[in-house]
Amino acid sequence: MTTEKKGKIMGGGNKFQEPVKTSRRRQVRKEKEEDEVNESFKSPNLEAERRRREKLHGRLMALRSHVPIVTNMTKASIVEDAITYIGELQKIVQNLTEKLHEMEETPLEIYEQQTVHTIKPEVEAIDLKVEMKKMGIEENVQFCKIGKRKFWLKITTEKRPGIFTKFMEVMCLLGFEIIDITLATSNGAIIICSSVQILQGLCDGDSVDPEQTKDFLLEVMRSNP
Amino acid sequence: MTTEKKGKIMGGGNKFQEPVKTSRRRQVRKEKEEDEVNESFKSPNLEAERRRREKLHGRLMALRSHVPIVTNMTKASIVEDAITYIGELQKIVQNLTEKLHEMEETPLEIYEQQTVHTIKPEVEAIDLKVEMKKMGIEENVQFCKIGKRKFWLKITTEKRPGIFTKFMEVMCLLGFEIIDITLATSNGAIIICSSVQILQGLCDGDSVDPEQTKDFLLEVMRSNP
DNA sequence: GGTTACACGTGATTC
DNA sequence: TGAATCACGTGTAAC
Repeated sequence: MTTEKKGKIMGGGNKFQEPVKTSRRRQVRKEKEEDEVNESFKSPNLEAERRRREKLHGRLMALRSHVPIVTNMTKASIVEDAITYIGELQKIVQNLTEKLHEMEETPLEIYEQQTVHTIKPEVEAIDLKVEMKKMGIEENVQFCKIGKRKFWLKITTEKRPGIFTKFMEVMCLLGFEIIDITLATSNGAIIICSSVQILQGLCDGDSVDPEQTKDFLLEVMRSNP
Repeated sequence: MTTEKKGKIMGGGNKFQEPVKTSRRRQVRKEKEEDEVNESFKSPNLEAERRRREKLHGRLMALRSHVPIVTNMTKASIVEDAITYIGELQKIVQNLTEKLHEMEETPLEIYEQQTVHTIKPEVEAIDLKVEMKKMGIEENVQFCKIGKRKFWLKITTEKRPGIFTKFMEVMCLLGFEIIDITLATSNGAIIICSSVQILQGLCDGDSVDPEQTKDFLLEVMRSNP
């Protein structure tokens, strides 16, 4: 007797009614309290519980729609896939951030040469500024790789007529395309900072030897026109 | 009678027993079938259902642990927060990818100066022009006098091979000496800002008609190389 | 027939 | 009180 009661009244799917929505899972929903047992005991939170279930179901479906790979349709699998996907996204974000960070602010290889040999490059840069102000001009060329095909260079030398034109000719000769450039003259000195890129179709960035290029630049800048 | 039966046998939380684990939510679990009603009908899937519930619960908790911001502890909220977090992560990834891509490889800018001919220059030039106009960049030349022998100029135009070299040639032809210059390229456009000075010995600044010079510059910049 | 997964209705509990 | 959430045990489909 009790079993019958239980089977009739308590939880458990009833007849399926709505058509299959997404997958092969059944869609169970009672029509209305029209089952044979009419002693319907109105639970106070029956409707609320239904809405809660629907809400959670909807959220899970939304979550599923936001995750590209779904191994299974089950609730646990949906959540599990979401977890792994979040992990992948976090990893991707981390990698991209690292890559971007190291690309835009830490040039890996810096080749620098100065006519007067000093020891520490950082100090050199500071000394250079001082030197410039004092009109004691030190020729200086820096050349470093900042991207696959991109390079960054800085040239400090004395200002001579046509030196910028010569610089442009050299860039043209080497097959470099000017991305951006800054030139300033002061007290008989000239400083050129520029990002350049190897022309497409010529070669890739690996075929450029930064040290050799730097030496060549220095030599050309030194030579009188 | 039926109500009593239902209340006793069917679903519903029992006495709470284990201590509160994570939050203020109650932890309900029956000790063993020691309730007054001993007519326990071993449902074949009772234990399985319990494991399933535990599994889903664990997954949800894991999901919650992977999401930094949690507005609420409820299941629906956990899933909802996960969805918004995934959206944010996807947006971040997209932004970072765009930034990285445009930083290390600019596919549109190709030739400059006297290039080796590889692909169709006309098509590329048109593309750049379109790109430039899409960004709302218009061809423009400004030229004004800022000193006795000094002038300031700004040129905005489409990026074409050799345009910077041509600019330098024109400056040389006009007898201008570069004081400082800034060049930047973006989206098929090129912008040049420069302070120039009339070469000493040539003439004074009054002999330069800014309007005429500007028109000449505009014309030269427009002409194909 | 055994296993898995789901929705269901309910009591308990917290706010 | 009342609304909201949860765990529970079960019936029932699908594999």
